[in-house]
Amino acid sequence: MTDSTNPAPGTIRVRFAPSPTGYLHVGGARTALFNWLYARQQHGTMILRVEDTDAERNKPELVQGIIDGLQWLGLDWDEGPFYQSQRLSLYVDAAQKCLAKGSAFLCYCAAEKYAGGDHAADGASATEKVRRIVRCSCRDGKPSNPDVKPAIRFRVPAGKTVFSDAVFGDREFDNEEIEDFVLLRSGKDGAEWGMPTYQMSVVVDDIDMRITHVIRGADHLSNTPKQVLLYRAMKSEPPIFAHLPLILGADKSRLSKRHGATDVNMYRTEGFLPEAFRNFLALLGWAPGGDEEFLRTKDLIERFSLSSVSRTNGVFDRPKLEWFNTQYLQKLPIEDLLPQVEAELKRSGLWKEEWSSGPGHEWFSKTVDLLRPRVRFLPDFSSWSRAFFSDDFEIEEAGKTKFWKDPKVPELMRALADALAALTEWNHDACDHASRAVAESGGVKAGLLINATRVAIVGQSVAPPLFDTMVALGQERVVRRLRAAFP
RNA sequence: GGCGCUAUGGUGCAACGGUUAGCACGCGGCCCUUUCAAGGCCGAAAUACGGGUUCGAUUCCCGUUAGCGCUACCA
Repeated sequence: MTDSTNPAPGTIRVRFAPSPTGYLHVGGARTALFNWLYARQQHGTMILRVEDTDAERNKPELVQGIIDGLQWLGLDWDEGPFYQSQRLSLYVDAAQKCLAKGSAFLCYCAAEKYAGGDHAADGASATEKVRRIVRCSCRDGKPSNPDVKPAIRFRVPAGKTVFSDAVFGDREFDNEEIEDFVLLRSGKDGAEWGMPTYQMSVVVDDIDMRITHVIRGADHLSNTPKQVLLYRAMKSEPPIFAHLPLILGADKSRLSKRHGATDVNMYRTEGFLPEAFRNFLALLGWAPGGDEEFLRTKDLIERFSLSSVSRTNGVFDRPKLEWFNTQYLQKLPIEDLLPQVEAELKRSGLWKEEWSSGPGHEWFSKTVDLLRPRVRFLPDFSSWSRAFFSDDFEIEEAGKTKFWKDPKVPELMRALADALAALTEWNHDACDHASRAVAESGGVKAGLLINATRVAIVGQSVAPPLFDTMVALGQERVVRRLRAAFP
């Protein structure tokens, strides 16, 4: 149960193999991430392979969404994407070779025979469940039936199958429990053969692509002995397997839409930083030694290890994800944050080209820096911080009710506008002194004036510290907004 | 139903035969304070249950229970 085999640097080859039957969900993203971390740490090769052998459920257009999600998370690959649907002859050849060697046989059973069984009875009561068929009656030669095109089934041998998993340790399965699974589906519409099954294509490809480490979800743990048997039949050494615990919803049932978003791209839309999402995902099912939680990509790559991956299914904890996001919003190097804020402002139509270089860019950078400790999601820059980037904003009623109720406020605001307009220097201390002087001569506490002013110049009761806000907005805008609010 | 995997606070992880069972998120309180965050400090909160093994079990073994997975000509 070590990261076993520490082969020579550069020889590690891993793959992420999604099937385009849906979007990139958080479980798949975590699998991709762990493969990527391992590949990058070992200076190995990461391969992207699209497993599109399910003609019924595949939607080719979904591939782009999966790729978008991976790119958003910064998970790149070195080879591919390869498509299994374009490699069909490989699987047919391999299946026929198994047939020729006797490790597989032709099955003339109608597909319907198996279509029922336990799988169909999944939602049914226990007593209604049909006994599973483990050994197909065709395995010892069933007279060929010209009316039925055969499928190719694997001839599961007697004995036990063992393998070692980098996460779960040594595993042993009794072959009596493994059914004679299909390798190649029967042909339809005149075709001689149908599509290969998952078990077949995955093993053929992992051999062909010289995959050294199969890192995937633990839902495949029970399938692994079948694949090990196939490797043996094809005279190949199985790779090292590393099964990852599954991600569950808050009620510990399988994560699904009713638990909230499961599509990675929805987190991007919501305005999570990819760095935060990645860090959160990395710590679901794995923890580095020590007590550090907040890790940069570099640390993640350095400290990752398959042997320290947990064997326990984990709950997707959204509050923790949000905490990571606020942490990254505050701690990310400003130059990494700026482009993301720029993209957000462009999306909302608030972006001004003058902010892309020179003094404008300097202002933009300082302003984002001022705003970032209070922002929770990227779109907050366009909504919550709107008054910093646009003059077109509303003054919220709650702010007026809360901070403008003192009858002295209008008079104070007018005096403040005059005092600020008269300033010849515009910086934090100048604004501070001028404001406090106005409060003092008006006979009120500075807090009253400060809170009232905040509402007047940014339209809401919550914003960064007032004098920093004034500096960010500039003298002209502050005075204008004050006079507009209290003519 | 069969087979398999797993089991530390509400959540994610530590402790890998001997600790006052640790850290983080969340939750509560206090401090700071110019609103709200952030930050600092304090607090409540866990070894699923029952048997073994052992001088000693969170840790090793068995059973129970629970959750999850597989049991398809899905992947």
